[in-house]
Amino acid sequence: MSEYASRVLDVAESIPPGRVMSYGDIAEYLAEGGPRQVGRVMALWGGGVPWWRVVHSDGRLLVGHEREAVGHYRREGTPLRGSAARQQHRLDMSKARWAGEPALR
DNA sequence: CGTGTGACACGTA
DNA sequence: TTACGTGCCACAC
Repeated sequence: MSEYASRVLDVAESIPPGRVMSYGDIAEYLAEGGPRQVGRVMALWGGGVPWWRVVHSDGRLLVGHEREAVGHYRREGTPLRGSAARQQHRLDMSKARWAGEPALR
């Protein structure tokens, strides 16, 4: 568990319900590392944080965890996008994107 | 050392 | 919309 990993997880925990951040957003927020490094941290230690609030920059969800994630989004009121008929597992990033906790910035 | 891989991002087609 | 190509960078071999 590296220092960097701890910071990534701290940011993930700071994301409020109903909002999300992309891997790249977190990297930019920390001004350290990159999207892939954030993805690696989440893959290894993301189990202890609200991992469903960390998504791809275009609103796609974690492959293999769509069902579980959507369940959380419905409960938190996270803005979803796409037709219900098609069962689109996609977030509306323009509304759901969170810039990060200003106080920690 | 080189090479391949990945919970990524972005531009282009 | 999806599909590549490219840049990226830590890590495993």
